[in-house]
This record gives sequence, structure tokens and C-alpha cells, in this order.
Amino acid sequence: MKYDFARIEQKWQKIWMEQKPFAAVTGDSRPKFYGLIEFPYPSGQGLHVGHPRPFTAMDIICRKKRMEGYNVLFPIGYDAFGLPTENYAIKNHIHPAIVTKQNIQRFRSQLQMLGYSFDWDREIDTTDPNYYKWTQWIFLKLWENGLAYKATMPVNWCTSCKCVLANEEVVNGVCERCGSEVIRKEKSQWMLRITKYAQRLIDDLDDVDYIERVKIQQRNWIGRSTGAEVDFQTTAGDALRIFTTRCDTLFGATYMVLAPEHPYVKKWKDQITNYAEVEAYVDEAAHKSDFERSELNKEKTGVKLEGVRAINPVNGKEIPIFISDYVLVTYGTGAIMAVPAHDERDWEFAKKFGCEIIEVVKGGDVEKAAFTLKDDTGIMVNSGFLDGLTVKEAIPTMTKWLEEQGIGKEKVNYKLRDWVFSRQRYWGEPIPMVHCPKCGWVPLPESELPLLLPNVESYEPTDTGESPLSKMTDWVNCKCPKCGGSAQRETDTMPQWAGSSWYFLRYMDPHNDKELASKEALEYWSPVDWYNGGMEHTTLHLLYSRFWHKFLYDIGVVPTKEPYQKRTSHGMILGEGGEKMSKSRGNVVNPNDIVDQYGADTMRLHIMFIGDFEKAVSWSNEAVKGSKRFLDRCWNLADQCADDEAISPRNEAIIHKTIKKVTSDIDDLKMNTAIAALMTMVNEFYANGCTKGDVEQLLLLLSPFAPHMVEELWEVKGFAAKYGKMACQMPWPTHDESKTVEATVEMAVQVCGKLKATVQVPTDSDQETVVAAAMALEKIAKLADGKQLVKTILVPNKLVNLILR
RNA sequence: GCCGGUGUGGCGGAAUUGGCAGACGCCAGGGACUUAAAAUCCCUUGUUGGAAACAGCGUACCGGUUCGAGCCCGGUCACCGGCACCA
Repeated sequence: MKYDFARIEQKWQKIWMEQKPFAAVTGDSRPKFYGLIEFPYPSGQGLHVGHPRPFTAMDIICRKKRMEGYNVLFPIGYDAFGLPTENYAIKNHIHPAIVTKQNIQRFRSQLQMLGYSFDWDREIDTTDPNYYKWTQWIFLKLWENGLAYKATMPVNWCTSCKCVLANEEVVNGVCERCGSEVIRKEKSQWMLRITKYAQRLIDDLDDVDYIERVKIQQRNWIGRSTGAEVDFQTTAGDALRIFTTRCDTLFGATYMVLAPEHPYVKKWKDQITNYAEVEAYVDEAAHKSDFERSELNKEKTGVKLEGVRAINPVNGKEIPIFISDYVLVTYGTGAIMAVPAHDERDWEFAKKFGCEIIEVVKGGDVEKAAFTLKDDTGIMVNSGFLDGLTVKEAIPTMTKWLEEQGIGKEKVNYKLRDWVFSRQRYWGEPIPMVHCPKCGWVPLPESELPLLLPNVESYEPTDTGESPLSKMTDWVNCKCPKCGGSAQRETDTMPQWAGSSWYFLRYMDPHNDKELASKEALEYWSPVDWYNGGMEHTTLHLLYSRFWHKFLYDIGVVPTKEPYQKRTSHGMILGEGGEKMSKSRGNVVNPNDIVDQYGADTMRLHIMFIGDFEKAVSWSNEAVKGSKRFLDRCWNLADQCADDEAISPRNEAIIHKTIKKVTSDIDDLKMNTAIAALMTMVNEFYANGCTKGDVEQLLLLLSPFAPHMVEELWEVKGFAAKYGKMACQMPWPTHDESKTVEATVEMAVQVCGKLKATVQVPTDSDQETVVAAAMALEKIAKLADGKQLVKTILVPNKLVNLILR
């Protein structure tokens, strides 16, 4: 009997497609399990070897859950709107919808080739109008609830994509997608008020089971800090409000700084005597890219506002006001009080511009460097009523004083910004809003959804920063839904993150044309029990979708506060040299090649065996052989086992141990050690000989990993006929703890903590027995000769440590 | 700079969280089968000394706690990831 993987895999994939053993049943009385993987972007290159890692892991988990009696929802779909498709379409003059269709077709067949147990009847595609109808619907709800708004503000503009980017899409000052320069551009944009949810996005992390680094990264990104807002009177008449986390240092505030974009700069035009100089600086700052502005160790620049001064509220002193680009208009109030003695940036600026430096916390030499405390035990000086207090005491004292005086109050700030939601590109969901000269922005009525993406002549982005849709005058010009007058549609589209922000809900009820999903389906399947995805989405997709979900919860659409109960993350697959796989390096591994050469089961097994799931790992074509060899050995074992249908006594312990290990390892996402345990078991079977009953247990344990081969053997060995079920429909094996123990154990014998020998003793031997057995060893007897046993440490069934003097 | 993470054979990686370091696999070497090769099977494989029994040294580095440390504590170095003028 030959292991003809190509024939076997094709055969079983066909059977699974026809018999649908992996269909999820809404409302079933079994406990439910919803396992989710991040749906792929159907790129033109097809499946990358990185895809099968998370997909296979979740497939294994879901297959095991089904065998454990769960009603499992394990769906697949395509996140198909996006720039690469659009760019490809532009270059090759094909409509992006056609390109998308082709790419999806390719992805689908590749996914099927790997034997994943998806419920194929629930497949979704974010570019399908039946899908994006509901993406648009959610947008309308956001608008209705005041969470979507249009605002003109400086935004990140990618010079190459010719498109705005969300804050989350700018990495080190460049576009996360194409790596091109990002500049600041004043544009009118649709925004989503994610900041309103900042606190809840932090708080509710406590209730979910995400790996810690995901929680930490999200918390850092949201960037909560507690401080105070304080009003400084100015000679211009307006009070200048600042945010500080260190109100205890107010007595050391010797000047103030405004961001160049701060509205007071323009407002005070007439009072600023050097306005020309100020204006020149503002202008210069406006033309700098994000990258230039955030350049490290850049020397501080700025201009003093002559003619206007501020008054420090704690001591009535007049202090100068500057503008400088080291103060960000987007954070806090866009203005700061500068305490050069205790802030490095302020210190540097003060030294350059000759500002006064007043020490208010003892401990450093503020003429040499800013004294910034790591802890808050420093003692206040030169600070009037705060003198002698620790920083820790001074902060609440000052906050209280500010509140009493009515010039300040406690305030929490977040680094998180509202989500810039419009894109000046074609291949995205149209935003269902109409601008009417009389009524302003008017939402489309729900009955008009989906608002279809029209066919256009050209998808080229424009240099003016307008969407390609803006050239479609027939489409753009419309009637105002409110007053019936002539109006114009919004021509920007939604970002790629829109469709993926709620797709896991659609899987629950993918064909519903009345609602995004039925109440029943949402109640039954929510929340996603286990979501695995990439770390790169932690502050993008994962955060965005939590935000949308919380909103949908607030308006009563979904039953849970959080979309995902558990989140894990896989490491990247690197090229052979440990470098990132890329076309330019020529080290990209195509899963098809591996499947052609070794089969899908080997591919699946190997990608799981290759290393710690959470860590990056280099791909090795050589090492794949080991996984194939193992499957060959399993195949041959089934071929040559004894006919006995019972588990053989010789293999009973190893079988029960392996069941225990594989079961817990899959739950812990340690597929590599689960496979190692299966290999060990097979090695023992070869050494001991095995029965058909032993092989049956092996097949069940192996079935989530190598499902095609297992089903074939299951059938060939007559188990399918015997039970009337496929292996994937069998109950998962359970272990009997008492049967995992062997009659005797080998224990380590240490003398004074050093390993000297090993000894075979009956399992659970007491100290006396073990010591006696150890002393009976010639070597130990020799070492003990003339010495006294002063102490014995026994670790049952593991080791004995004899302290000899 | 701040926040995380990781350092174990030639390589990928194990080690039930304080109890025989190197499971499992790859590579390599030797052998069997074969006319031959592939495949398969068996053996060896951390390192140093030794023919061997055996002995010494070994989990990035230095120190500590402990009968016992890859694991805990203090310090140092290196690499990876995230954030970065956030007041």
C-alpha cells in the first residue's frame, strides 16, 4: 500500500465539500466554539507561506473542538478592498472588481488545497455589495450617533498613494504600506470619534484573554495620562490653557510654548510686534513632513512672541511665550507651561533661548541638566505652599489648590487620535453621505443602501487630492434626500479597515438581507472565542474593530461588549537566512510547491512543527523532509500493525501519556511539542510493535494535523465502516491518569547536588526505598564510604539528593 | 530615550515553571539492504581529555539565593519588536 498523498488529498477534499462535515449550525444545542483567523487580503501573488501558519493552527484547534463535541464556527472570507488591487488594475487596465474575483478564486483553491475545515457556505467578500451594504449601514449609525463627523484638519498625506492615512498607518513618519514620505496636509476628512471610547478600550482589556503583549501595546497606543489643565492669564486678554502631568512644578514654569498651529497665534496677530517673524516660522513648520518634524535629537527651534506675555498663576510673575514645533497641536491643548529645571526638552529650549531655570524639586544640578525624577519621592523647594512636600504629595495638593482658585482641574489625556476615515481612492466602500448646499451633510436613507461603487473610466488617483469618483459627475450630482434640491455625493471612500471592523459578525449569518446578522445568530455565536492574528494589527484592525463593536453594543446591535474573548498571535515565517521573505530577495516560498512535492498534510504538519508558534522562525526546505518521513512512518505502521482491535498493554502508558500531552498542547497552542509527542509515540510503536487498536488512537490524535491521510487510513483499516463515521466526526480520545504511569521509574541520584547515577525503582517509592536502592549502587556506595548521610531530599519519581559529609 | 520580548549543540527547537539540560526533528558521520542509486532500517552525534571505564566543563556575561538554578534575585552585554518632542 503506497502513501499516494496527491490522490488521497484530492479525494477527501472532494468528500468534505460534498458532505459538509464542518458546517456550523446556528442554534444547535451543543456548546458553541467560534474560532477565527484574520481573513486574507487576496493579493495577486496568491497565498504566501506565512498564511498557513495561523490558518493551520486554528484549523487544528477547531477540528479538535468538533471532536470534543462543540458546534464549531470556523469561517473564511476575503478582505478584498484595497490599494494593491487598485494599483494593479490601473497598471493593467482591468477593473478592480475583475482582479478581485480572480484573486479570490486563486486564494480559495489554495485554501482548499490545504484541507482547512472551513464552513465554505459562509464565505464572505468585503467588496460584495450585499456585504458592504452593512458596512455603510454601520457608518450611518455612527453618523446618527454623532461619532462620524467631517472636519478640516492637518492630516497625514502619503505622497505616493496620493491618499490620507490614519495615524495608525504612519510608521516612523512614512506610509506603512508603501514606505513613502508622509506630509501634513490640510484637508476636509471624515473622522470617527474613537477617542470617545479611549477609556473603555483600556478598561475592558481587563475582561478579555489576550496575550499580554497585545494588551500592553494597545494601552500604550491609547496612551492615557492623568494630569491637570491650568489656565494662564495673558497680557493679550485671553486665558491660555495648558495640560501638564506635573502641576507640582508650577512654581518652576518660567515660560510657555504654543504649537505653531495654535489658534491664538493668529488671534494675537495685532498684539504680536514681531508677527512677520512668527508667521515665517509657522509657515516653515507647516511645510515640514512628519518625518522632519519628529526627527530625533533635532535642535530645538522657536520664536518668541514679542508683545504678549503670560502670568504664572501661582506667583503672578510675567513670563514669555514662544512658539515651537516641539509642542504638538494635536495633543493636550496644543500649549504647554515650560519647566526647564525638570523637563529635558524645556531645559534644552531654555538654554538655547536664555530662559530662566528655577529648581523646584531638590536633588539635581539644574544648571547642568534637567532633573527628571524616575520616582515621585523628590522634595519640593522654591514652591511656596508646596515646600517640603514630596512630589507625590505636591501633585494632589496643587490640583486641589487650582480647583479652589478656579484656574485648573484634573484632566485625563490620551495619545489616541480620532480615526481619519476617508480615502481619496476608488477601490473602497462609498461613504453614503450627500452634501446639500442648504442642508449640509445628509445621510442616505437606509433604503438606498447599498450605495454602489460606480464604474469609472479611470481609477487613477488625482494630484489634487480628490477621489477618482469626483470625476463621475453623473454619480456625484444627486438630489438631497432631505430637501430634494440638487446636491453632491461624498466622493472619498472608506479605508480598508472598514470592512474588517465587523466581518466576524457577518460570518454568523452571512446571507441575511434584512440585518447585518440576525439577533439569534448574534446571541448564539458571540463572542468570538478565539481569534488569532498578526501583531501588526494590534493598533490597527484589532483596535478599530473593538471600537466598532463597542459602538454596536451601545446601540443594541450586538450582545457583548467585546468582540473577541481570546487573542493570540503568531510569529512571522522568515526566509532561509532569517531574513524577511520578499520578492526582491527571491526567498519567497510558495505553499503550492511544498504541497506538490510532499502533500498538504506534510505542509500542515511541518508548518506547525517548525518552532514556537509565537516566535518568528526561518523556513527550511530541508527540514520539511522530517515531517514527510513521520507521515510515511505512520502510514507504514498502519500497514503492518497486528489485527488486534484492543490497545496493547505494552503501549497503554505511552498512548495515555500522549493523549494527555497532545490534548493540552493543542489548547496551549504548542503544536510543535504535540507533534514531537506523537513522533515519540510512533517511535515506541515501532520499538514495541503495535495493534490496530493502538493505531486507532494514533489516527484520532493525528487527525487534526494530517486530516487527509488519517481519513484514508481510517477508511482502509475499516474504522469508518465500524463506526459509521469519518475520523473527524469521532469523539476526541481522553486519557486515564492512572494509566499514564509506568510500573517503575528511573530516578536521578545526586550526591551533594551533583548527578552521579540513575536507579530504577517502583513508581511512588518512599524515601527509604529510594535511598536503599541508591546506596545499593556500587558507585554511590563508594562515594558514601566513610561518610555520613546528613540529609536526604526526595522529589518523588524524579530524583533523590544525598548530602554526604 | 521609554515599554515589551528573546539569548540553550552545526541548525529549528524541548525542559510538567526550582529537580537527570539538549526531548522531537534537520544536518553530518558510520553501518545494513542494493549491481548501483534513491527510499528504508540500525548505530553515533553538546564539548574537552581518554583506547575505554571514566573525569572535567557546559543554557550570553559577572555575582547572589538554594541541598539543587536554563528557570528566582542584583548587575552587565547583545539582538528583535512596538512607541517616540504626548508636556
